[in-house]
Amino acid sequence: MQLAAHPHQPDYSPRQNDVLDSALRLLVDGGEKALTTASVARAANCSKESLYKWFGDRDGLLSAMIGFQASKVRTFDDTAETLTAATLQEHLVLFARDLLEVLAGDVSLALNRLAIGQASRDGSKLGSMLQERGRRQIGKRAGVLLEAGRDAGLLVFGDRDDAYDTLYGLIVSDLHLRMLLGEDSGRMVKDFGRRAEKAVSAFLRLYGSEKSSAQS
Amino acid sequence: MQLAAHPHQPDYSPRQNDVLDSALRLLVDGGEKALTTASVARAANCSKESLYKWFGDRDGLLSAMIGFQASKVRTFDDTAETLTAATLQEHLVLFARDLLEVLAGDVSLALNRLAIGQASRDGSKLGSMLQERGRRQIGKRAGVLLEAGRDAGLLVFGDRDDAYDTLYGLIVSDLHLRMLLGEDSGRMVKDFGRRAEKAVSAFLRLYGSEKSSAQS
DNA sequence: GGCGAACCGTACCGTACGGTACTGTGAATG
DNA sequence: CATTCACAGTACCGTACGGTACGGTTCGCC
Repeated sequence: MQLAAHPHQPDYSPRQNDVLDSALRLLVDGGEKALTTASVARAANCSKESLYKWFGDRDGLLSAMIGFQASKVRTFDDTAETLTAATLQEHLVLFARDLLEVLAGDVSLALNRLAIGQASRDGSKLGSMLQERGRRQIGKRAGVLLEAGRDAGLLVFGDRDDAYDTLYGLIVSDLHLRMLLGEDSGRMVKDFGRRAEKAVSAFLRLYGSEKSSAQS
Repeated sequence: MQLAAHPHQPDYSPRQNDVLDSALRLLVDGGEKALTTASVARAANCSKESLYKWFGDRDGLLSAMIGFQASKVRTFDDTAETLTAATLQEHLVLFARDLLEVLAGDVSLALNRLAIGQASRDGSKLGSMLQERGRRQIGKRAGVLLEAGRDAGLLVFGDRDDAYDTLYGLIVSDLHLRMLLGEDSGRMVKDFGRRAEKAVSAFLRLYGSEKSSAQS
């Protein structure tokens, strides 16, 4: 397996990044239907010809949008300190809140809708791209946290991916899908804190060692 | 609350049901793009004029497709017997497997993709419809099961919806979304059994009373 | 100043779709 | 037999989109 700090990202110019920003804005508040080449060109004050020169065709533009957005989401590593039962729980709750807020973000929802809409006809190219650049990244952060918890004797699990899968399910359940289907996300954002705490509490009951049973 | 055996379903004629079947077939193996009025008319051997007479417009056809498909999925109630720890677990595993298989179904995936694709522009009309007729129905089955378990002293929970939310998350996690994004569902279907058992086991560890700790 | 590259704005082309109108036909009804 | 109804088949219309071509403008470079 290759390290691939920069797998082969095109790394667009500032001007092109502006265009991609405009396109994302357009997608967010208009859906895919509003994302026509003409409207992108108009919104970004560029010509359609330039769009086709830079991104090849419409699908290239969509791929570029996903790659661009993913490059903006930096998954900071918040490890590197000795974990106690309290700090582990704290970090997990923080992770859960961040995850929920990322999933509820306008751009994330719009891009997921876009990729799902295209899943039937592009061989899930956009879908796997979103999966790779989105969930894998944030999942790595969780994985590091989980293994640190295990190393500190606070968590007990065999397979790390299984544990993360459980954690993810407890945090998100079908909330992501409901938001993708159009349920008003603004109304549920204020419950994210409580939801995160409940999910982490349940997760610790499942995977916490007896050593970490000093929870509220 | 009203009984509402027939809330206000249009209840289409057999001929129209055939048309809806053809439309669903078309949607499943071609995506939304393939679902043009002309192709539906051709596949169903009917005229476009009849389509518009019966369903109003394209959106009406889509709504009818969702309603039609939902009417075919009957959520049988498998309660009505004295629950023991073993039978409760058995019923929960059965429920989990059924849930996973429903979510992985071709038609379910296609309709969810369709509704998600339209969520941005129709005010989530299709989305709430799918939610209401799909998840609410199967959730009711789970709710009955959960309350029966509580009545038998095998489960302990305060809010039934919270418990169901947890159960759902443990069973599904992000698997539904991954399938919607195009990940090959056929490959993971054979793991549904193991997945269902693990999810139910975790759920019972969280919500099972000490009386029900006779698990494998 | 001359020149070429990059690019905007716009006009243009082919196609495909949603929706409507029209004609023909077979079956039921009187 | 005449009338009516429901429908298939098809032609048609307006529009909108993806993609291309072209004239005009700015900017850097020799």
